[in-house]
Amino acid sequence: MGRRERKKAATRQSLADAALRLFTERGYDDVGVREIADAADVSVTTLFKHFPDGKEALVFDQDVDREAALVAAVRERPADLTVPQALHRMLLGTHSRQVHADPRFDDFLRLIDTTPALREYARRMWLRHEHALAAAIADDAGLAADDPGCRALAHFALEAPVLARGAQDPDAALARVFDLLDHGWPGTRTG
Amino acid sequence: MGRRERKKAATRQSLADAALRLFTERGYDDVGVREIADAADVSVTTLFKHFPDGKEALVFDQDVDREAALVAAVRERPADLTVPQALHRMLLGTHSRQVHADPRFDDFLRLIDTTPALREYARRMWLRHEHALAAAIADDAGLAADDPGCRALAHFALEAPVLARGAQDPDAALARVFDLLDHGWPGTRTG
DNA sequence: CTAAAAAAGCGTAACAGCTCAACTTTATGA
DNA sequence: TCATAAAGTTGAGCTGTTACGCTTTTTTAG
Repeated sequence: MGRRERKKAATRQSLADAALRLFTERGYDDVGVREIADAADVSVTTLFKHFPDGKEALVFDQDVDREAALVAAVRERPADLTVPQALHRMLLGTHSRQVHADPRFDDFLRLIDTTPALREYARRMWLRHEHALAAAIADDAGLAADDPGCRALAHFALEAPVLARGAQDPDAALARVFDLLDHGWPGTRTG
Repeated sequence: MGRRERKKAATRQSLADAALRLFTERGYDDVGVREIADAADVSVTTLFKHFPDGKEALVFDQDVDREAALVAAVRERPADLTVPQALHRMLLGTHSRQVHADPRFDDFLRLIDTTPALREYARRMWLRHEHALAAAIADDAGLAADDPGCRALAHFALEAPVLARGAQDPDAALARVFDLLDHGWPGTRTG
């Protein structure tokens, strides 16, 4: 990696750092894009060249590929698990691991949970994996890649953590959601 | 209804009309808010007093209460239908009815389908009913109003039409989604 | 009937996020 | 070494949105 790309990465990093610092200090909505650019000693135009998706993208610097993990959870699941069960296990796992990963990570999560715009953005980023996950599920079930049932399952599985977060007992809620996907709604016909 | 409210409704209507006309003529992103206000012979400030939720709200003037219909579909469903089946039927029904309702309605739908910002907004409006629907489901099943399973079912049922739209055969897709919610994912344990 | 409260509307000015065009610097690589 | 491409800068400008202070109209009460 040449000096050029190193410098570029450095600027990008300093932008993301400044943004995260200022946001956690004073709140997302009370920090303007101009100020972030100033703090990173960079022009606003440059900021938007590094983060073309806008202000929200500044917070989500590290785009780890959870997509691979999702697909793997379906493809290489143990023989005694259904697809929903495998996804359930995998989502439980990554969640707990992340909590204890980084010192600044708690601030990061709290910031996202607090700010509606960031919640929405995070949700959108997360749901981008729907296509890949649906394809993996379809392949597993021997159906067409754009089969509506597979797309629905993928979508619902990805929304499960979003729904579970915010419940009193998130783990139990997540289990309930995946139980629904696994066995269907247990209601009787007469209410 | 006094003269005051009549005039208010009139300006609101002329704003919505102008917006829909201009949007369908030249596209959502190519029509500014100032221009809409001009076309309705009204100041920009007034426009935002009528539509505080912003530009997108101009398109969704008629906020018919589908919420009541959703709740009723659960509460007063025939004895031989499960909750997902009842919701499925109700969503099929309203969909087909709406298509043939109004002459300008096709433009309206096409505009929404074409414009990402409007799709997002419509989705958000639609998902506002999640709470009420979840409460109805919980009541029906004898569970707590904030039960995660009920919330999940409500959420998934509301997202079903969003998912089905865009498939080759929307009706078939909708049926598939509700079948998933009714009976669970039919996959085997060994992929 | 008239005074006053309430509400609709107006115009200006401003701020936010974001983009564009033209220009300068700096590293790359042929 | 020198042309080129990429990073960065500057500065103006557009769009949605809001605040402020003001006028006009409608309603309501005394």
